[in-house]
Amino acid sequence: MGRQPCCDKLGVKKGPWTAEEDKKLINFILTNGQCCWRAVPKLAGLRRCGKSCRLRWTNYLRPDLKRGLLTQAEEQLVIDLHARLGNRWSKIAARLPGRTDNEIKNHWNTHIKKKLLKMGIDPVTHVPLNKKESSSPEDQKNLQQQEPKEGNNGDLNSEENNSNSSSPTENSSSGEESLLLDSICSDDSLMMDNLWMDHENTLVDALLWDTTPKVEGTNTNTNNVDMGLTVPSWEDNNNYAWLLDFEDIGVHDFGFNYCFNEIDHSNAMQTIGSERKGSLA
DNA sequence: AACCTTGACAACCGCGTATGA
DNA sequence: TTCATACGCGGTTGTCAAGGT
Repeated sequence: MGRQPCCDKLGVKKGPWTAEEDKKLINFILTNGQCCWRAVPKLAGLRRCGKSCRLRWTNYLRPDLKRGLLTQAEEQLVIDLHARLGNRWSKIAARLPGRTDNEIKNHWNTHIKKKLLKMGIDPVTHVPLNKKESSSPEDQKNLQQQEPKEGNNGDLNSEENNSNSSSPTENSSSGEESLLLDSICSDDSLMMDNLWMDHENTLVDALLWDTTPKVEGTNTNTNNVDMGLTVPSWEDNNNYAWLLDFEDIGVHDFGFNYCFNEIDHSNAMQTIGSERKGSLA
C-alpha cells in the first residue's frame, strides 16, 4: 500500500507565497498556535499543502528569524559544525539562533563551499585537497573510514543519542563535548582545529550556550531552546503577551512587530518583503 | 535594448522516522 | 506488533534579479 499524499493535489496552489497568504498564515498561527499542519490550510483558508505552510512559517515567517547574510562568526561556526556533523543542516541550524536549516544549506552551497574550495579545502571532508590528491587509493580508503561519512562517525552518533535526553546546548558544555572536539581536531586533517579553538571561547559562549533572555512570569517551551531563545508556548499563552518580549531582543529588526500591530496587514507584509529585500541588498 | 548566463534564495519532493490507534 | 498517519529532514528544482555580451 502506497503512502498517502500529504495533501490533495487538486486545487493546491504551488509557487511563491503572496502577501495575502502570508497574512492568513500568520493570523492563523497567532490565533491558534502551531499544531497539526495538515489542518492548517483548511482552517486558515489557504489553498496550500500543510507541508508548504510549515515550510513557509519555519523558513520565512517565524518571528525569531534573523534576516540577512550570515555574519563571519556564524559562517565560521557553520564550517566548524559541518566538519563535525556533515550535512545535518537542522542540527547545525539548531546551534545558530534565528537561522533555518534551509538558509544555512543554501548559504553553504552558494558561498561557503566555494570559499573552502578556493582555500584548497574539500567542503565535504574538510581535508586539504592537495593532501587528498597526493595520497594513495588505500590511504583514501582509510581516510574515508576515519572521516565521518557525511559527518557520521561513532562520536557523532553518541552526540545524536545524547540529544534525545538533553538539548544540544546542554551537551555542548559537557566533558564529552570536549572529548569529541579533541578527537575531531586531533590532527592536521582539519584545518578547522585552529579555527574552532579561536572561537571556542567566544562563539561557543555566545551561540551554543543558552543565552536566553529569561522572562519572568511566563511559561517557557523547551521546544525552542535549540534556537537559543526560550519562547513561551503558543498554546499556553492565549493572549500572546509574550510576543512583546521580542521587543526586548530586537523583534523590530526583522519586522514581526507589524504582525501584531493589527493596523494594515497587507501593507505590513509588503513592508516585511521590501525590508527583507533591502537587508539582502 | 534584447537576450543569455549566473548566482542566490525560496519552495517543492520524496523518504525516513516518530507517534498513536 | 503492525499499520496508518503526520512531521521533519535533506536533496533538488524553480524563480527571479543582476550582470555580461
